Amino acid sequence: MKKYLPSNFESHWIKIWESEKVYKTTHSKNKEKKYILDMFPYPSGAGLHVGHPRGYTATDILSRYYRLNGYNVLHPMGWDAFGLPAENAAIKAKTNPKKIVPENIENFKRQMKMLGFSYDWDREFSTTDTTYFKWTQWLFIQFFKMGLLYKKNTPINYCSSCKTGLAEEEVLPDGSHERCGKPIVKKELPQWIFRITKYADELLQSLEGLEWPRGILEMQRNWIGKKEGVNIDYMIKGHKDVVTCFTTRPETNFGATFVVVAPEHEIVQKILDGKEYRLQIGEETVSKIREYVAQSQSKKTREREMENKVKTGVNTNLTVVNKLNNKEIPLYISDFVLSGFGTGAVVGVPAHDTRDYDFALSFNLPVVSVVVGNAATELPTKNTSSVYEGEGIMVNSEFLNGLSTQEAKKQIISYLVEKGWGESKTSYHLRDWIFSRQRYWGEPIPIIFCKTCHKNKVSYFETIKNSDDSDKISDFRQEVKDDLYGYFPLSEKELPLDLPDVNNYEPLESGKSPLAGMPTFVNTVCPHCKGAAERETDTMPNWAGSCWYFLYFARNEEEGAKKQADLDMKSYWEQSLRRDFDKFMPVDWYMGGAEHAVLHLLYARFFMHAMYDINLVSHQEPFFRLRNVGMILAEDNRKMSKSLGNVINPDDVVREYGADALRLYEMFMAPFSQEITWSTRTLQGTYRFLKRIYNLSVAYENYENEVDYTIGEYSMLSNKLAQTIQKVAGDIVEIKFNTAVASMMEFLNLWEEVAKKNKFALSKDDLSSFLRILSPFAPFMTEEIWRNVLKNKVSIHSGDWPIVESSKLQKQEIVLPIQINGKMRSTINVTVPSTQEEIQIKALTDPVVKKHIGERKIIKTIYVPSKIINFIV
RNA sequence: GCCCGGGUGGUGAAAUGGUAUACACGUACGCUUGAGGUGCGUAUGCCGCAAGGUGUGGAGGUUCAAGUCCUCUCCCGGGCACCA
Repeated sequence: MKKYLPSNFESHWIKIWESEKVYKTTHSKNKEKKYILDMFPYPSGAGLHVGHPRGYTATDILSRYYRLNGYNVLHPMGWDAFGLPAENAAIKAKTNPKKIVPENIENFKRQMKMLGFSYDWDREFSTTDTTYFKWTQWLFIQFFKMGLLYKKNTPINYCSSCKTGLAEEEVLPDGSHERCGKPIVKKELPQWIFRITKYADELLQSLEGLEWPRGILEMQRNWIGKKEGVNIDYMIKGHKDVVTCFTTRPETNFGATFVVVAPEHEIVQKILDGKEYRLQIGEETVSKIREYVAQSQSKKTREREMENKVKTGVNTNLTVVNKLNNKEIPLYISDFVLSGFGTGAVVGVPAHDTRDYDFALSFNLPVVSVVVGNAATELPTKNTSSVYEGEGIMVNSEFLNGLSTQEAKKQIISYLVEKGWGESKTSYHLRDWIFSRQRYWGEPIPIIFCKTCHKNKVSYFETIKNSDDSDKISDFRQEVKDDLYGYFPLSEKELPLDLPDVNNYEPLESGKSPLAGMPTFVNTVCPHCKGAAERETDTMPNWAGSCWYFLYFARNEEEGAKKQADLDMKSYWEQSLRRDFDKFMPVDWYMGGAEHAVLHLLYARFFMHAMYDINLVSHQEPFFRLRNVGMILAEDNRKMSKSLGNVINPDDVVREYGADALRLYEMFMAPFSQEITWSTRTLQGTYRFLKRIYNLSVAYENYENEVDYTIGEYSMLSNKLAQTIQKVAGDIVEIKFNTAVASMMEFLNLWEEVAKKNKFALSKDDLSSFLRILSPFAPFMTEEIWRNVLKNKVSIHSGDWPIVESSKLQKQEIVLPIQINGKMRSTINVTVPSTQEEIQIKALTDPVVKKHIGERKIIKTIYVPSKIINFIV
């Protein structure tokens, strides 16, 4: 008898599937589509580790399942290959990333094929391909044209180890860089900035329709951080200046006892520079303020935030007027107020805000309570040593007294607005997206800067004015116009703007990208005045390529190629690409790690929303359904890493146990989204499972139909299969692969038992059905039996999902549990359907039941059909 | 501090309010094998010789019936955090 040796046939089938084009994307008009996508990997030099295939196997199972069910399935794979790791590896190896990346990709691809993933490799591409990134650059230009980008000198998060600026999202809570773990400093550099905040509300709203894990949705909501409140104006006494404070609790305003501004607040400079101010407060105070501002600027952001409770600050000796009660309250400067949130100024209500309270304690400021707890028993207390931040009833607040906080809020807002002292305002935690990186290995930003045109205030937007532009876009342009005099995008014909070969990839000490050191790259001609001009030398962040790759997978190059040659980029997009996108977008199933909860998922959503607004795509949301794959830890319960030497390589596992066993194991171990610890032992269990099936199946080479499959245990086995088929189908689309595998194991256990009496206990048809439901999980072994034992000509993966006869799903006899007073006492075998009377009579003849009831009387009987019977005595 | 997850055998874990521990691993004993890091069989939550009792982090509650629903509480993991 043949033995189960996966190495005997796995590599053979990889070649056959490839030559037969079994996994080619179809788009028949009479079929529905499913777009099933993995978060494409960064092709590192280390190759795949055993954690990668967990997510890839899941999407592979889904893809195969939907193919068998007759869908047009798009299941592509590509490479997110720009970014620091490749660049750093190249620097180390003294070579160009352009050389390293293709080698890494080859290795990744080999491993993925080895694992039997059914990607349509015709659609593969890398973000570093010029054919792809010319479009990324083209999109940048479209966004530039719509006024969604601006360039500005900004204090940014800068990693001095990686020598590049970073986005807010790339900074970890401890103030380190999420990639390299080194500390981040603030540095002022000219940066391209994406106005993602313009989409904050939209990005928040449209989370509603997405089938994403709740936690991820919550994290996106928190990151966008929408807060509704009121901006209230405070006039500085004796001066014309106004300090505007943002508050979400305007109803507590009668309890305001001070106002604090951030050291970066514009009023601070005014006070320091203004003669009248200096005269009023005296030079001593001026130097105190100056000292405090300098001090807090030298602190790293994180230091400022970590200090927490101990509040520092400085009194300006100025007062502002609370117009509500005409009280004068002091104006302070403190770095506990963040310049980036709200207005950078806060009104202090120490009785109802812990931070304000702490500040009041430090500076001996009065505390005025204006809210008391909701319960009528809680009367206003003089004891203000504790802060009350909850809802309640208003006191000490003139016309608000006696109202609930909610009602008071409504009234005070309309009062403030009516008087012109304040306005409703929404604030967001989301910051604009810093899009410049001072590194080599990224898409060059396709912009030219002309000093002459800058001086002459030539705006590119004036040259492209069009009456068709929407109000939204006109507004966008107007808002960035002043920051962009002299900046022009490249023309389509100049795309792609490729990366030149350079000798040194190290970023320059000036904080500029290595490209800045290449005059041949930098110097160019101004598209407007034809004078000398310079190219932008910063590159895009590594997120750029992943912001729209999912669209590009949907293109059909064979059909589009001819058109592409004849059309300009815009027309090609409109007439060819967009139609292809519409066939498959949005993504139906998106799989990847939860670590991308905000970064990639937010950026990609933003790109789509923006593209939708300039009519480049038909959907706003790229990923309809998202599922997270749990991490695989090494056997020592730590993250797998090269430096710890605990990495399990899939090549080794496949050599010993085969790809099918690895796939099955990773699906079986635990619920899909859960973190698991690698266990070779458990993998041996799934290997045994496959081996047992193989051993039972090979006998069918000499199959003879000598069994009546409609009777006894043979029909029971067939019914069990029908139930298993249904269970597996349901589990796959619910991403419950572990129980899907378990149910197939259950079936095998029964099959083996019956097969002891007859090796053909399972009909040939049923065997083929079982192989077909197993085939998404174990594509190699099922194909081997399908073709070499059952002698089928066409691949099992091109077939159909088995149809279940509903008659086989209905059980005829079940084991019914009997409870007495709610406690399980016995079981009886009953045929279904049966009436309650029949069951009751049978149940009461059961000796165990008789014994437990004894002399007692039955008061009540609860019977749940086919579930349980419960006697209350 | 706030917001999400999650606590079930020796282990990974199952369970539309209806037999708690399916499936797998491990362990023990037995058989098979020249040999086993093979294959097969039996047992395996805990206490108990048994009858039986008890058991899903803890305490209450709803229900004929609770791992599942409600209230309070403890612990672990993740995210956010001087966000006004």
